[in-house]
Amino acid sequence: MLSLHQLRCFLATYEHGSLTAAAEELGYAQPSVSEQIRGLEQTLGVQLFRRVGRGVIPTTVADTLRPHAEQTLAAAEDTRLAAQQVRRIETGTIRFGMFGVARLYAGADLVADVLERHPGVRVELIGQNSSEVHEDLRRGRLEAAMIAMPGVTSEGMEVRPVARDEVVYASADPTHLERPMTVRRLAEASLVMPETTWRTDDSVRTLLRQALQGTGLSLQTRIEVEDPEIAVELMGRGYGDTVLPKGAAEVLLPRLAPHAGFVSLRPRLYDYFAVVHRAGARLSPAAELMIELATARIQRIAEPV
Amino acid sequence: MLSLHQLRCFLATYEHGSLTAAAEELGYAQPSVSEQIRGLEQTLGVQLFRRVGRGVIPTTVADTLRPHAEQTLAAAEDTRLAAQQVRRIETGTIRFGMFGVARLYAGADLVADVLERHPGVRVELIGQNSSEVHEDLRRGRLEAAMIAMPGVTSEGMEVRPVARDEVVYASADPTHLERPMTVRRLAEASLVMPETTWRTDDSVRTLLRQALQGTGLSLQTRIEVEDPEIAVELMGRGYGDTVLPKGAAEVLLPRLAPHAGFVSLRPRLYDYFAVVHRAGARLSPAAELMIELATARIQRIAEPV
DNA sequence: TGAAAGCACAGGCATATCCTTGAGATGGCG
DNA sequence: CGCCATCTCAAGGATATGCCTGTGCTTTCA
Repeated sequence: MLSLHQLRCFLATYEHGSLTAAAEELGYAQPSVSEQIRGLEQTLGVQLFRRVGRGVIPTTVADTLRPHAEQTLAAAEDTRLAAQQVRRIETGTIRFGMFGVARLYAGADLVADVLERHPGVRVELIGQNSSEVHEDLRRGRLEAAMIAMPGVTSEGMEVRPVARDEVVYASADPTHLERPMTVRRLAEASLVMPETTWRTDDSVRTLLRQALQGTGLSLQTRIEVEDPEIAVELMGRGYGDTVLPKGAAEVLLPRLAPHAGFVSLRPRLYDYFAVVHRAGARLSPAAELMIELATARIQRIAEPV
Repeated sequence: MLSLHQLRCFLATYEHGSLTAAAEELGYAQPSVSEQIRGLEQTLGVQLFRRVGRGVIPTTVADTLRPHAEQTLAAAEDTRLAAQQVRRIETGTIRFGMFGVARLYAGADLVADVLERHPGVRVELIGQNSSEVHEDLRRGRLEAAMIAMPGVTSEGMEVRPVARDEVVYASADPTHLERPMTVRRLAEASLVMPETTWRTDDSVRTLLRQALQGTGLSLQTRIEVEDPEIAVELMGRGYGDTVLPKGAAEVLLPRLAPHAGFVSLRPRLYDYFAVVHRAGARLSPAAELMIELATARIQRIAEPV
C-alpha cells in the first residue's frame, strides 16, 4: 500500500542521490530508507533507482514519478496547513445558532465583530426559532447557540443565562397604556401574537402561561402570525395589542408602529438570553469566540445577569 | 503523523455520516475506523465530527478539510496511475545508449519504431561515442546500450554481439581502389580519420591496431577530425583516404563524396555491434523493447551474427 | 418503555515499522 | 592494489500500528 512515508523517502533519496544521505536527513538508519524504497518499488511495480555499488542512480521512471510524489506530499501538507489555519480561526466556517429576536438585537453587529477579529472566516448564523436551534444542538448540527429562556429544554444541555430583557405590553391605544398591565387584564385583552408555529415553545408565551397559571385565566389571541414584525405592524394599526421583549419593542415600534407605545407588566416578566450547548462538550475555539462576542453584544442591549 | 489511510477513513465517514457504514465500505470493523478518525483529529488538532450518541455529524472543520483530503488522495492515486502507465510503456521516458555510427545507421528508424508502438513515450538516444556510452552504463546513468566492438570493455558488463559490419578502405583516387587493401599498404597510406578525441577507444582504430600488431608498422593519419561526416568529405576532396565501416560508407559516400569508392581490406576486418548492460541486471520492459528494436534495425543493415 | 442502532472504550493479538549490529559485495580513489 | 564509501542482506528486538471482539453507554424509534 502506497504511503506518504515511502514518498518522503523516495524524494529525499532522489534529491541526495544516496540512501545514506536521505536517511541522515530524515533521521532514520540507512537500511530503513532502503526498505521504504524497496517497498515503494514493489507496490508501484517499477524500478526507481539503479543500484551501482556506490550510491544509487534514479531511473527515468523516478524522473517521471517525482513530480507526482511532490504533488502528493504537497497536498498532504496543504491538508495539514488548512487544519492549522482553521485551528487558529484564520479561515474556515463558524456556525452559531441564534433565535429570531436575539438575532434581531445583535446579529449584524455580532457578525461584524467576528469579521473584524478574523477577516478570513465564513460565518453562518443559524436558526429562525429558538426551538429549531435547540433541535440542531441536540442533533449535533450546531455546536453552541444563544437562545431565549424559558423555552424548550431537554436533558443533556448546558444552559448559561447571560442577560435578561423585560417583557412589555404594547398597544396603539393610549388608554391601554395608562398604567402597568396586570395579568388579570392581560387575559381579557385582544392580542396579536407572533411565532404561531412555535407557540408552545416560544419563550414569551411560556412566560405568560406561567404567569396565568393557577388563575384559571388564559390568553386570548385574536390574531396569530409568524413574524414579530407583522405582529407589531398589525398592533400599530389597531387590530390588537401584543406582548414582546422590551428590546424588540424598542427596535420595532418606531419603524412599524410609530404611534404605539408600551408599558410594563405587573408582575414584571423577564425573558432570558442564555448560551447553550451539549452538556459535557469541549467547545472549539471558534465556538468560545462566538459565545464571548454574542454575550458582549447581548449585554449591551439587555440587562446582564 | 498524517497518513493516507486516515484520510480515506475520514472521507468514507464524511460521506456516509457514520463510522459503521464507513467501516463496512472499507472492510474494517467500526472501532478501527473510529481509531483512525481519532488519530487524524489528534494529528491535526481539530475536531472533525461531533459524536451524538447515534451517528456522527461532521463539523464545519470537516467541511473545510474534505476538499484537501480528496485532493491528497487523488494525487496519491495519480502517482500510482503514473507508475502503472510507465510500467506498460504508455508514458515516461525511454533512455537508450547508442554510439555515433550505430546511431547513424539506425537512430531515426529506431526512434520511429518506438514511437510507432508506444506513441506516448519520450525517447532519449544518448552517446556521441562508444566510450562515453560505456561510462554511462558503468555509472548507472544508462540501463542498456548498443555499442561497437572491439572497444573499451570493463568488468561487470554483459556484452551480446548482434551483427557485424565489414570495415572498408575508402578513397577518391580510383587507383587506390583497384584491389583489396592489404595491411602493409594501409600503413603507408595517408589517412584522414574521425573520432580524434576517442582514438584509443574507437572500434575501427582498435581493429586496425590489432591488424598491424606484430608487423612493426603503424598507422599514418594525416588529418584527425571528430566527425565521420567531415572525414568522408575531406576524403572525397582528395586530402587523404579513410577507413570506416561499410554501412557508414554506403550512407555517407553518396552524399559527401560522390566520386569516391571503397574496397575491402585483406584480411577482412569486422566491426561488431553489441548489446551491452550491467552484468546481472534485470532489464526493464522499456530496455528490453529498445534492445529488440535496435537489434532488428541493425540487423537489417549489418550482417547478423 | 423496550429494542435497535451507533459509538467509545478496553483488552488482546498479529503484523509492521524502525532501530541496531554485523557481514558481504561493489565500485571509486589514491 | 588496498582502503573507503555505500549498498544489500540478515538477525534480533523494541515499539507502534492496525484490527478484532466484547462491552457499555447514549440516542432513536416503534
